[in-house]
Amino acid sequence: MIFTVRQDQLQVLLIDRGNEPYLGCAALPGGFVRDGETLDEAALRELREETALDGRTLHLEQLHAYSDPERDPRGRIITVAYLALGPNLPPPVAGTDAAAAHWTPVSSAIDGDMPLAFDHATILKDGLERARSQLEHTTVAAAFCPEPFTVGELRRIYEAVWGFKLDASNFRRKVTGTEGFLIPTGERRFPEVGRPAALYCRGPASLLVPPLLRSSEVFPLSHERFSIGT
Amino acid sequence: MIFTVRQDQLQVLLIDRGNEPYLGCAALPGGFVRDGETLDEAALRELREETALDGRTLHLEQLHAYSDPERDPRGRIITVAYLALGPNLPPPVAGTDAAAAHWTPVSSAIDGDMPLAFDHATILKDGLERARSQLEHTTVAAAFCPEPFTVGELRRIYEAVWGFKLDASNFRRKVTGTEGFLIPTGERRFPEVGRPAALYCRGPASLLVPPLLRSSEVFPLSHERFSIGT
DNA sequence: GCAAAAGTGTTCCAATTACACCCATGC
DNA sequence: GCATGGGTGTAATTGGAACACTTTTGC
Repeated sequence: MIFTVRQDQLQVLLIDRGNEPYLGCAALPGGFVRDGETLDEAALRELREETALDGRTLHLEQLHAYSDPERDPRGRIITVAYLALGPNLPPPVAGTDAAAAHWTPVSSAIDGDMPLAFDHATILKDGLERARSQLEHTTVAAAFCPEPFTVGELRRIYEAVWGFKLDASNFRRKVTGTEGFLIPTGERRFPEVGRPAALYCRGPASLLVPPLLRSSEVFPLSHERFSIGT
Repeated sequence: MIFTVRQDQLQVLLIDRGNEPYLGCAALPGGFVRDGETLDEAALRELREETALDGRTLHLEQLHAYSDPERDPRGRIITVAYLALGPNLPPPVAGTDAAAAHWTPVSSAIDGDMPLAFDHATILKDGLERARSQLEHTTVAAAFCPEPFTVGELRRIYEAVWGFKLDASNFRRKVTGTEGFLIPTGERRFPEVGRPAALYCRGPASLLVPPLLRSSEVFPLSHERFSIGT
């Protein structure tokens, strides 16, 4: 499950299935583990097949194993889902056994106008909740930003993933005050409009203590339709 | 991986392996998934084989999948580890293919005086960290307590799992002030010494908001030897 | 009375929140 | 000048940490 943020929206890479079952349906990209390969290595290999990205520039973590005997009509398939977070990418090339791959807003993929194959809707919801939770306790949000990036860009990542706006000044204090989160480059970026912003790179810290918690009071964005439930 | 708290110590159920490889070594109990069975169902079945407990009285959750091709010398075995938390139990009966099962303090199992089979030391460390983290954000600690229980008993669960003492008064305010954590029974328990304590049952709440965070300042207990690292 | 554990009250401090306000730039 | 987003200052509030203190029991 590969997440990115494009046009201030959280998006997920989906493929149009070229084989039965669920021919023509959208599905999360995936594949089979090979002999002599760990699950981490298999996930990384599949990731490279779908995107041009190598594993160093993005975040990859194991999510959950899905094991309902009926989840695949072809037979008994147990899937160990992985979650990858990466910066905005060019439109991807088609994978090995996929007719086409494309970025889709997570909101529309969950809303269910076009149902996902297998139990991938469940996996997607779990991945979304994991990503939202990770933003509270870790610094992975920076994995969504192509370096170098500004504090405002990082804040818009949080707003896209969480689905509500944050107070810009408090957010700035929090992330700049967290040791090892951001490393100033000394450079500045001159936007089309407004004051230029300082540029940063990802720092060595991976944990956010104290955490940056989602407030109970939410300010939904216009394009957000789904709720924050479990 | 079945955890319990006995004698104010976090303990884990280990079996002495009766077969090669690692014959005679201690190992986490486990088994193979059957056709037509989910991983959750398999974990519950294995749990019932090792203990007399049914799944309703304890907490069971998926932990992580372990997939190193070399982790089992017999061949390619991928293990999906589960974490179970339950109240103090009588000494367990031996499982199906285990010579003997016994409760062992997690501290001694990790210290490595007796090394665990396969990569079970890694799995145990991951499970310990998950349990410690769950106590911060959820109400699962109550799963360790036979009902009904007192606030002091619940606090000693936290102290055993986290490995340091908590302030009794602040702890009491926190747990009694969390809606749905504890349900007063109206009864009291008269200990051998000291003032009698009110008795509670587990409430419907499963999340602890705001969380009950482990302090950065720790007060190690005497029998604790291992650190809090990742 | 004394020890021990339960339970209450209070003060101090760290962190978040809400919001006012200033800054630097392009047009 | 003015709109726009970057960035600083500050008061109010929340919640945790520390610890003094009272209560209720068995001996």
